[in-house]
Amino acid sequence: MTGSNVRLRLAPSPTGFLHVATLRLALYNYLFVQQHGGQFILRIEDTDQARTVEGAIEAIYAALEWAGIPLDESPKIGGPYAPYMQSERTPRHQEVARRLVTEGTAYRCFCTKERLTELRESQEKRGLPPQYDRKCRHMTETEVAEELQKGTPHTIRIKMPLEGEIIGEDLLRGKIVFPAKDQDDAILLKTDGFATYHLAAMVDDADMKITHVVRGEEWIPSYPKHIEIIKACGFPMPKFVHTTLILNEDRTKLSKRKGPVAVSNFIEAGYLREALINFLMMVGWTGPETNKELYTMDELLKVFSFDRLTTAPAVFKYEKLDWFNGNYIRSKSPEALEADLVEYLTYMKNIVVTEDAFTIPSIHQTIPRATFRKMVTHAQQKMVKMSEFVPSLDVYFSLAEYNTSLFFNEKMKVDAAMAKTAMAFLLPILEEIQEWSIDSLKETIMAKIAEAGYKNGQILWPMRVALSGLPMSPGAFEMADVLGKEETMQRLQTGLEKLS
RNA sequence: GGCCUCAUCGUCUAACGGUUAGGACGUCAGGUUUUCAUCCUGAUAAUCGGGGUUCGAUUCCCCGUGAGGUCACCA
Repeated sequence: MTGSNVRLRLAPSPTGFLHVATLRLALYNYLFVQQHGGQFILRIEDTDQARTVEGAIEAIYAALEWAGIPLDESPKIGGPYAPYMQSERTPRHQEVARRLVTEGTAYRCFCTKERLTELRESQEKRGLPPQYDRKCRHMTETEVAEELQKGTPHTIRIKMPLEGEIIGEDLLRGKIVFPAKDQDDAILLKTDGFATYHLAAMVDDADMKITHVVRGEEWIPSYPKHIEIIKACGFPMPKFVHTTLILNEDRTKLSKRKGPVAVSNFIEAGYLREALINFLMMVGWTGPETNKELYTMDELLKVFSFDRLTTAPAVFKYEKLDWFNGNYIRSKSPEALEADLVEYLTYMKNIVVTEDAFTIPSIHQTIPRATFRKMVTHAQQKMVKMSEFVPSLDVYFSLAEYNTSLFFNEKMKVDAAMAKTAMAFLLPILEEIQEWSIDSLKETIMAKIAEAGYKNGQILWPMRVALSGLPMSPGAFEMADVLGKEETMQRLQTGLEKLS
């Protein structure tokens, strides 16, 4: 599988963030490249200066790094086909565009933006598809020379075939046929001298020896342009894969306006990389084992293939993502989860790590490492997202103001008298406990409950309520363990007083 | 509107002509548990419509319909 010189690229434009759909594309690229011992390249498509955003490139690197997707060549690490910033490759694009004009497969267009806008509007008014009327395609050499002489700004357009069919070959979808009559003479080089995406991407792909172009389905309409550009340039034809779109719940293309789409949004929301990656992979792809849904990156590396990609657009469902996330949270070792939590809180700028403690600024608490670990373990059992961790800590630092009615629970067979009995029952037992650990707490109390002939709930429910003051909380033993003897006794005492 | 793509439970999907149309998420109902969550059990629900081809269509073909994408000197 090595030496096949498979080379794929991810070519985002620097719009400020990495879209999850782009991450999914990156995953496909990366997995395929790894399987074939090839190279994965990042090229930044920044030929539209108007759209370039400060810090956007850093955001792309950061997201890929977070996801654990390494690059072989990029603007940052360079490579044999540098530069990897598309705008820096402009001279080459211009050279190719001029060559095409000389060879007669492209032409100079002197039409003004105003004329084009007018043209489009009148076509739309008449219910016609907006298309350039190819006025300049028919200019004589002398007419062109005249305009050039005058210094009239111009673009360069590709000469698309006037009749016949343009046939594309998609690895996933097979043949795609486009009637030539529907095609427009796309602009290759803008008046500002920069190439459009169409020219730039094709030239760069060829120059960078890209073998497979994996891109979203939204590119299918411009596929025929790309085919003709590649042919005109005399470049080898790479293989194309047009993946499905990811949709909002309303079935429109996943967009920023309708919800979070940036990878960073998901990091902030407290999703684990394993979960996001696994989820993204299961939207539009299934493995060979059809009943398997949980995949590690290593497993994906073994079984991924383009031919199991789906062709129908897929809705992005948060419920499923959450399920993956909760699943991964629970399946981790406490050490691993703690590491993820620290990484997450660091990302959120909400943790200060010292040798023996963690400080969480948002709640003004410094927590010893051992205690922190316990809190992680308790939260692990119920957290869906890491963002729930810090709020879950409140119960350990303050006792909520609560009403004694919380104690009463029919199912637990706890009424006012029983609640009081439970407090009175627990206090002396706790007083005597020497080794304050979750295990000994549990062992001792459970033994005493059995000995006294109570139902577990009759004692433990009131205990849980007194320790948390909440209808829902971590377990009684878990809380007691973290709270320590003194605070535990105190809270039970408070409960007893409330009941009196 | 033109062109292109797509079409199985609410959602993600499996079934490369023959299955009681499978799994997962969600939802609902039970059970375990000191609450919640987890966990276990069960239930729920789908082949867009019409024609073909075939002994037999979710599967192949055609026509509808629907959804989406795209029609910039943006990518």
